[in-house]
Amino acid sequence: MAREIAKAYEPQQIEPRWAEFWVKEALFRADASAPGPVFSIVIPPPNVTGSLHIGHMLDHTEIDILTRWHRMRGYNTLYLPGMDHAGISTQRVVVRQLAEQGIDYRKLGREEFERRVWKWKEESGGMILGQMRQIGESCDWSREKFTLSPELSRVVREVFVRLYEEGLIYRATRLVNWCPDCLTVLSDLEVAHEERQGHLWHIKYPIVGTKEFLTVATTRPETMLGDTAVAVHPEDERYKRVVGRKALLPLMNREIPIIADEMVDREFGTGAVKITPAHDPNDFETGKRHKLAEIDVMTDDAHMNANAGAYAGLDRFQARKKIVEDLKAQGLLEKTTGHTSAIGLCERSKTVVEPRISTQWFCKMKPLAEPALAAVERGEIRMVPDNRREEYFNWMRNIRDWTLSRQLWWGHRIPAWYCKENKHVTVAREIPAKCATCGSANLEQDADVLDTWFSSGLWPFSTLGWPENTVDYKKYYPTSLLITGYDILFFWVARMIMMGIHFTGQVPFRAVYLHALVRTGSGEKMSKSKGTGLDPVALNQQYGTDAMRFCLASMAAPGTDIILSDDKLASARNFANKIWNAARFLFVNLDKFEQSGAKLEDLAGPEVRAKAPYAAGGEIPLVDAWLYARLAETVEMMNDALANYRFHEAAQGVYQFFWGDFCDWYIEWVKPELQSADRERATVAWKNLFAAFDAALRLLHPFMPFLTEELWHQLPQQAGARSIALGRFPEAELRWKNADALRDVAQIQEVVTALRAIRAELRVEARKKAGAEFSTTDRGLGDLIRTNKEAVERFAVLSELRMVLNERFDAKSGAVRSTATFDVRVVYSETVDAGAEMTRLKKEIEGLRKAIASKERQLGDETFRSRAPEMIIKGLEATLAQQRIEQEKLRRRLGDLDGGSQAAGT
RNA sequence: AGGCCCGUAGCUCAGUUGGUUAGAGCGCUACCUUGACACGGUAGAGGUCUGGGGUUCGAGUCCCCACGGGCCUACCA
Repeated sequence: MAREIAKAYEPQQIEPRWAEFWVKEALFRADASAPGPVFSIVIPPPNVTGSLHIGHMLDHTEIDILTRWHRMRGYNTLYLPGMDHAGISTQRVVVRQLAEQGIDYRKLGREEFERRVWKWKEESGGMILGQMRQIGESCDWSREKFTLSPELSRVVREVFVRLYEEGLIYRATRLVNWCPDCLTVLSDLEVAHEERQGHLWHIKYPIVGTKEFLTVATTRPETMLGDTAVAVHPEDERYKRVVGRKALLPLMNREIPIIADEMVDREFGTGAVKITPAHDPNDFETGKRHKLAEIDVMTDDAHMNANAGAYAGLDRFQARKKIVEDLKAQGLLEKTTGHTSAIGLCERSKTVVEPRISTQWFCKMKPLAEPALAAVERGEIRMVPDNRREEYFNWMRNIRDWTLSRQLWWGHRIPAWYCKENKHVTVAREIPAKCATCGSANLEQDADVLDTWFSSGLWPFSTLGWPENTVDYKKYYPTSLLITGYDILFFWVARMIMMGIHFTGQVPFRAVYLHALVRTGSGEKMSKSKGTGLDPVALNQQYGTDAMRFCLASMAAPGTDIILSDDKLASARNFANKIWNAARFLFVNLDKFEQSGAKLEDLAGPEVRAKAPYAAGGEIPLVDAWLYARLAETVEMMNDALANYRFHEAAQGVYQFFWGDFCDWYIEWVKPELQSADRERATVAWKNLFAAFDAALRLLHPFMPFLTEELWHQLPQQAGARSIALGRFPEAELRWKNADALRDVAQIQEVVTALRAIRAELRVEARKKAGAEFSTTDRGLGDLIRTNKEAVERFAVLSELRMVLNERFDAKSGAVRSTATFDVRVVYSETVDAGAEMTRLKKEIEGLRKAIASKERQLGDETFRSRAPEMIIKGLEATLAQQRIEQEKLRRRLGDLDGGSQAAGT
């Protein structure tokens, strides 16, 4: 039966089938009762509003590689998927949608609005989970979680109440970050700072009872309407005499005190500062110290309010413009200078955040931070790359209280009830029937919801069933690892650690791997709004998901950002195609071999593969011994690399093994054997080839799940075996290790390469078989080349390789290459280009001269000899001896050529 | 303002505890459409590791300074 195999790999034909298969068969469902060491990992929950972007692609590729690798090594493996409810983003999306239909969400009322959001969630939310299935992530979909589900909402309430009872959650009136677009308060982390070019307006405030002015400098003139003081430094000689007087606030005609406070920087601006306690964090503190009034001059959507006098109703920026004009008209604007400052923007809406006085719920962080700091310090959580530890420590040490409440409808409603009779607050797990103090049933629940990140912080244990001591919790918590981008170290990682330790008494994960960001070709952070983002779904379609995964993995060196390009993706796609074609080679040739009665089952059955490599004539052929030795090396290297999150090394290692060793040398070497008339030799070659190929597929599987699954199914497998993903990652078998074979084949490769180089130099046509000679003083090498003469002849396209032991080649015909241990010559009618050859020789001799000189200098140095380790000295000496021989040979050769050309010239 | 990271071949990046002629992919040059693969094969050119100083027998690797680039934290109006 002849097999039909496409000439090039077409991932589009293959991927959807396996993606569906993995989900339908529930292949990655974890079994908490199964044996084996545990590997558990929870997804960093993506937004319900989100779709797969390139950052997820990297994150999920790394997670899935490690998950598949552990699973294949016999771990009881759980990869738990899910999403967070993304309070602000989701509400924004649905509000906008309703607005498009002409519906004001506020008019719908809270309950109806929530119903609409759930409907939206069911219909169009969670696109990313579908995409994760498409790209074949090996999640346990039966354990999928959502932060706003009833199950996880209970956990959130439990945690809130406990923290409240412990005195860690409190309600207070503070100056907070307010987003006038999202109409909610934000935590410090949700404010992004951006340097912007602005102005510094110098405004003259008349001093009451004098004809003088006190000039203040401000970047936000609109806030002056809420000024309740002007401050100067107590030791500022310029202003000492005005302290205690009053200034007349322009435009408002309000008398405000001139006070002295040490917070004033005498060097900045005029040294006099307007104080607006209701609109500036610094001024808020100053206001408290001096018991100043707090006048809020804005509405929640950043328009000026009734306190703003004539400016009421204007947008804050229009008001700024108008105020500056009016001041100018009244001659109170002294001057305007350019000023750059970092302004706070809302992460979601990009609106300028307005500091505002507001009553909110807060969480005390210091008591939570201390154990979280200590756990990382003590190494209970390994952080990779470890230079991120400093950032973590720094943030933890300077941590500030967390603003928990949000003025939204979509989220976990704060479990606090206010008594309408006596204002008493009841915080409870369940809806309280009456006020605890006065017994009134007239209660009203707090209207606000909790920050989404509050529930995300509980994710590693809330998803496993805490506070119940469930089977999953017992088995899979603490999780093994968290993989996420370093940009959300504080959002997630830090909070998960704090909450995890506080509530479970254990760290939530034993290690954190913080990966890089994917950047554009020009090195910028990708951004959807700038249109600089790459769409991984489209790229997966174009190049194949396996290629994308391999590409990302091969660039994912810890701590380094990734700049993705078409070139790199194409290179990974080429690799996938190479693997496909190696398989194609196997099966096309197998068709021929099967015609002589061989059966695939006998050559490649699972029990046949298990015993490879096989011997022919009592001995394992050199090239097979070599390949399995390389396989063992590669397995060890990959295991070590993956254990240390060195994805790029593992990827490059398997690339080198498959392409360089397996395709370029091994397949080429055994080609004739596969169709050999010698039945035993052919059978052994096939068995060794298939077993090696199968092992290579398993090595590749964590990186390229689709392609390897497809090809694995074309090999005979054990009855009931459903997927390569449930097979074993190869072990570095002791019997595969073979230092002699590694050395021998390396030597043969060196001889072959030397011969090929000569052919290229002489411009021998590719298929023209040339004669060649080989000479060595090394007996072992001579034997080795003689034994493998046929292979060398084939690799170097020779009619014959003559062994001319201990003979020195002259320059008469052909070209020569020499190493310290051997010389080769290709005999060819065309003569060498003596000029070019001499240039090459001179260059090489010069290189050697430098190398030799530096070694001689070092070895001649007594201090070096007495201090350097023995191994280094021995190594240098050995190399030096080799290089001297080599240099001598090259010099002689140069002399021959030189003499020859002179002779020809005369 | 404080902290962190980076500067190695034309490009993008590796380079484990300082130790023998600094590696890879892409690109480039030459040759090759050979029965797995041109998404391929073979051979090759190309860096002295941003600059300066220091420690050391020995520095791409450790220390200091400068220059260049990036990031994070921070209430300078």
